[in-house]
Amino acid sequence: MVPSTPIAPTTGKPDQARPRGAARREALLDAVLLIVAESGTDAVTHRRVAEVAELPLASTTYWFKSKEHLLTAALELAAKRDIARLRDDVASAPDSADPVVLAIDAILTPTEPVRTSLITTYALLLEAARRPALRAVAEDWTQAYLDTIGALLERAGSSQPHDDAELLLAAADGLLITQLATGHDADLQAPLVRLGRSLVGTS
Amino acid sequence: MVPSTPIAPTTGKPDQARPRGAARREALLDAVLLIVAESGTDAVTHRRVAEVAELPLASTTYWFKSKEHLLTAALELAAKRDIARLRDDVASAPDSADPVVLAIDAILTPTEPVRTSLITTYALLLEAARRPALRAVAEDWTQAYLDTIGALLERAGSSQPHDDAELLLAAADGLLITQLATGHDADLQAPLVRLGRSLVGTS
DNA sequence: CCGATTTCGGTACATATGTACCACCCATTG
DNA sequence: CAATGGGTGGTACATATGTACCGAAATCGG
Repeated sequence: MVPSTPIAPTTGKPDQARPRGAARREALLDAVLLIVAESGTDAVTHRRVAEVAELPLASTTYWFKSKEHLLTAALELAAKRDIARLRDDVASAPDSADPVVLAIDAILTPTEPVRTSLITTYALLLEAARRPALRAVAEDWTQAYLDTIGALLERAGSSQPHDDAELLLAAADGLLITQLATGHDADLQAPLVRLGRSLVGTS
Repeated sequence: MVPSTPIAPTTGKPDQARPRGAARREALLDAVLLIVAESGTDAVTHRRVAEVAELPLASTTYWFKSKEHLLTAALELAAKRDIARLRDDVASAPDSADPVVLAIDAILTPTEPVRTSLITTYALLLEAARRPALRAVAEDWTQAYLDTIGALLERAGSSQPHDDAELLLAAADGLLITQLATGHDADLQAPLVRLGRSLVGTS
């Protein structure tokens, strides 16, 4: 479908919307992330990516030498963005904020806008379980979370902030995945805050 | 490869190893689970499944009307087996066992023998996030865990066993996924026991 | 302004894939 | 024993897919 948008004379999109150069690379990766979220990694084909990005098929092979490369680059981009988002969230919070609540909100933020981005995240992490090439990215990603959340918990009075952050983060991941898989949507903030306080207190 | 095992006269496998009838159905599903673990859901093709199961291609379409059906049936089987395994583990433990440790060991058991089965589990759960048809299975699966672990925590003195089980389970899932994704293998039992005691105590 | 290099985009092609088809085997039943 | 029907397995085929190729357009250094 969509036979490469023949000419699209006057009507239709500005056609100048088509990104060029390096921006095109990112547009393709955005398409990959969207597809992974909606239909899984197996639905990522050169043709589908091109179609979603509204770019010609050949652009996918020009910017990425293989499908493998396309997927790893997408994971890297997702990680980069989410880490930046996390740091921003924490940095821009008022100093008066409760560190535990702040930490949990920062973890839970991506839930709201795009449930899809969450699926993408976990799908790509799983991919890392199989492809060693992705391990490093997965590691950086989790490390960034551990550092950020650990610092907050330390501020909250935890005596073993690293271990506490690990558990809190894991619990959040687990709850999110279960929620995705079952389709429910209970409130996650309350139970996580309880856990956070329990951990920090019991130290 | 393995061109349907032409005749395999005397050497080679007994050829009678080939399951027939309904057993064949399960052999195919086993193959699906193995493939998902090793190469992801996208690697599940009729041909590959047949090859791994050492059965003819047509057997896959005879027992399952579509690839979709093949995947959902595999998830159901994995869930059924794991739930039975969980209950057995708990039921066969001595009464003197510490309920918290028992609960955590029961959750962590599948780690040891087949790291692959874990990948399969999470991969299929993610699949459920996209295919509503799988939601019910995912729900039963998590519910079985919640009930079992909840009962143990109640025995351990928890005043809100359901909530505690939810958090403990989530933390275990999160830690396992991170471990899979990064390739590390730290000890998970200790931190989870700490969390379990912290939750039960703080009630 | 010009040549070189990068980027673009249409197309071709070998292979993989889902699935249908159909002939055969074999146990059960009447 | 014949018929019947579920099970088995080889094969065909239309379509999807990864990727190579190559000429045209854009961009940039001089």
